[in-house]
Amino acid sequence: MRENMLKKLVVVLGPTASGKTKMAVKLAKKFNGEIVSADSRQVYKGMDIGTAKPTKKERQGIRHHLIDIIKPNKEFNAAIFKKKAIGTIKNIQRRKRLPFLVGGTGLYIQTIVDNIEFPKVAPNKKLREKLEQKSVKELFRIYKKLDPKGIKEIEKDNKRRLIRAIEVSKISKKPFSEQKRKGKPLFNILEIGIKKSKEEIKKSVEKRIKKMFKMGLENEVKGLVKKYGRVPCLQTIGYQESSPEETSLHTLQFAKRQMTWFKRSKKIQWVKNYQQAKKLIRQFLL
RNA sequence: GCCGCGGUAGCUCAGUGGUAGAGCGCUUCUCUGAAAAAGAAGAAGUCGUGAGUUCAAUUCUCACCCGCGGCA
Repeated sequence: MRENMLKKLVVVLGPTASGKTKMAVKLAKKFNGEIVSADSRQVYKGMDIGTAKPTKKERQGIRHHLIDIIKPNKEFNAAIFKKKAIGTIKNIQRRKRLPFLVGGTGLYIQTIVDNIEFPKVAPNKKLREKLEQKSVKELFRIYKKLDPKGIKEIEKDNKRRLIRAIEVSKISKKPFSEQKRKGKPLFNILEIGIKKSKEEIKKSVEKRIKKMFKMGLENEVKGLVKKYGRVPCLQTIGYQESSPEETSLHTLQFAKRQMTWFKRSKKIQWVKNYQQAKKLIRQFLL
């Protein structure tokens, strides 16, 4: 199928606190759209304040998908996201509406935009725990045996990646490096990035964090820890710091990391405001 | 005014008679089932100021300046 025969999808991305929600809702209203969240933390129920989950008021009647879909003690990841997001997007298209994939989780967006085909090996808790005991050097040696070619492209100091690479190679009995694939395009996609200066981001982050603390972020954290314990998804900015200053710093660092990720994609069209985004979508829909 | 302690990277501080390190921050980067995660590389200091001892001083000595604490 040629790309222009594919159904259309608009992606709205940007660093944290860049105004994605606001812009996306406005665009969705304008273009008869619905929003599919691409946010690795807003999927969790109860993580509301710290993830800046859009409130009912902020959603302005626009349907939001993939928010509040699981409990914090449940596992979630990029592969699960991909499956759910594709289903949701197709469903929206079937209903003749325009899907907007909106979020700041670069990998999640990439699963759709680049159609990343993850090796079909689910995380294996037992194996991971076993490998976790070993040093990176040992892990590297083990991986080298399983996938001699793969060692060129893996970070030899990154335990988590080594463990995953070993897991895939071992369970599938095929080298991990040969299983990293991209499929054919799933949709006809317009990628819009919200461009903000460092100063603007800093300002809005600080404002947002202050607001979060005022809204009772600390109680939200306490409640979640009490209910679920120290589950992995609470390894999140806002849920482990002890002061607004620390949270702001970590959020700013996060925003920078997000931009590093986004910079890699040449397809993103950077936009300063709603008007520019609207124009791009108009052309895209012709 | 006196006594003591301190002045080394943006911050907190190690350290050494042969011109310096750490943690955090900062910059850049990686990313295929934890990604708000996990990891890598790099920049950065006339070691408070001036003088003395020494082949050599950030390190020892003296004076001065600044900060902190105590005594007057």
